[in-house]
Amino acid sequence: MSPRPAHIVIVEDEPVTRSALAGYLESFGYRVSECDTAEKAEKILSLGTADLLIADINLQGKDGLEITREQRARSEIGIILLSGRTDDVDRIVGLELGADDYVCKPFNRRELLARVKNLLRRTAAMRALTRRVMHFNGFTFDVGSRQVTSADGTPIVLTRAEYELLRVFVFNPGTVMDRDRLIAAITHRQDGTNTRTIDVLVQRLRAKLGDDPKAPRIFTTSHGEGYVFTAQLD
Amino acid sequence: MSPRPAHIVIVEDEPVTRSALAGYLESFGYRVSECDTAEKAEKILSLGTADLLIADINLQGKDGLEITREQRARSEIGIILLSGRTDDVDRIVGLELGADDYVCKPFNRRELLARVKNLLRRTAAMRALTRRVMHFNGFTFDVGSRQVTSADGTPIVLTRAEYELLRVFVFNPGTVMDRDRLIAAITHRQDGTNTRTIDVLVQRLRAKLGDDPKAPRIFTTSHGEGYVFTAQLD
DNA sequence: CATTTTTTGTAAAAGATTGTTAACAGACAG
DNA sequence: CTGTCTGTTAACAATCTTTTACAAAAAATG
Repeated sequence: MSPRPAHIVIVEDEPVTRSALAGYLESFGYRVSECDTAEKAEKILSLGTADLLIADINLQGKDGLEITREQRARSEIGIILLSGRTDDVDRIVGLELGADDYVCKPFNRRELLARVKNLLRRTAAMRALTRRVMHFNGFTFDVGSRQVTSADGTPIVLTRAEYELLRVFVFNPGTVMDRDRLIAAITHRQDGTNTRTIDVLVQRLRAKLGDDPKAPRIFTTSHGEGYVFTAQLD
Repeated sequence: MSPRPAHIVIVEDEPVTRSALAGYLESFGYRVSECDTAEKAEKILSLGTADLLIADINLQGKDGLEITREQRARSEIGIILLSGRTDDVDRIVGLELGADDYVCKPFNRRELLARVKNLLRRTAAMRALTRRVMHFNGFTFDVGSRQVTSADGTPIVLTRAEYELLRVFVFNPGTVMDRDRLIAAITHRQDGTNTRTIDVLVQRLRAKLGDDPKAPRIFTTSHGEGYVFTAQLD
């Protein structure tokens, strides 16, 4: 009855706090990704597999509030902010941006665990029900039901790997994605998968969506770097 | 924003705090019921129309923690606890009982409003998932009486295992579930049951609900991972 | 500019997973 | 006790993922 273990992303630049928290959550069966900067966190979040984000509000460069604003604009991921200050203003801004919770350091890790559990219960239901439909170049892509329809209404059947690949592309338009990153998004294996697998899958997606590699409109290859999703999203 | 204004129940025995909070929330369009005892609150909650409960943790007679325990056992209503003390223990107990949030007095009402808004967003999805009768792709599934009816009213007879499987799928839409988890949900024995049993049962469900595995709309196979329920739930 | 080197596109095969049918053993009702 | 129904397993066909191989294209080199 219970789904697979939830995936939690932690962004915190203080190594001690971060790894302690990560270890604690992992001991309860959660899958945890540790990051020390917003950029690294966004790379993982862009794969769309994360369920919950725990972010320190004070980070070098892009801070927790900015991450919150950006994530909330495009996903229903649960967000818990961590802060060293018990500042009312910071807290209110964070919550009004859509963070689900705001915990002050030093926090009791058992309390944080309880909040994590409760929030995951809520977001699981939400993610399942919110319908996300993307449109590009006449195609309709229903991310939840995994269905693609062409401009004239013809359904296009995608395999699992093709679907996962398209999903990552659609959520990261205009961004060059190297093969390692794409591999990470589609394979369920641990050991190294040949990066040429991506080329084959891109080719199959191109065939199914009618994209010509010599004049690409949807999947553009970035020679020596990877691929970019260059369709026009509506 | 929402079709009907959300209904918020406040239990707080201090009249000044209570009416101030009620008035504030009402000014933002929420429907608010004020109570000064747990018993009165439960009377309103038993009607099943409330979306959110804000309860003081210190009440004469039955306190906020007891209300939380009882409500969480039978509903998915959002719960925010109020407390005069910044006591770690109280807070952890409350959260572990399933309260979604814990706010210390004196609280900033703007902060509380932000928490109310965020929580209501989350619970809306959850309520839809805990219904006894689910509708998807024209089918009606009465979970309690384990009956399925197709779009034209034709009853569809499910065996025990088929019913259990459909139940797990319907309560975890959009989540890939591997065969071990599905096996665990339908069989009650511990020893290794062949995971291919799931394949056969899924195939039989597909046959009964008219789902084509080559262009799935209800049960989508996730190659190498398991199956996903991808029907559109209403 | 021609040649070499690297990278990508494509096809086909190999390996792994799933769809489907059939058969069997136990549960259950009559 | 008998016959039916159900959950399970087994076997084989179909499909999907990944690897491999080679042609084509792009970049680098001199």
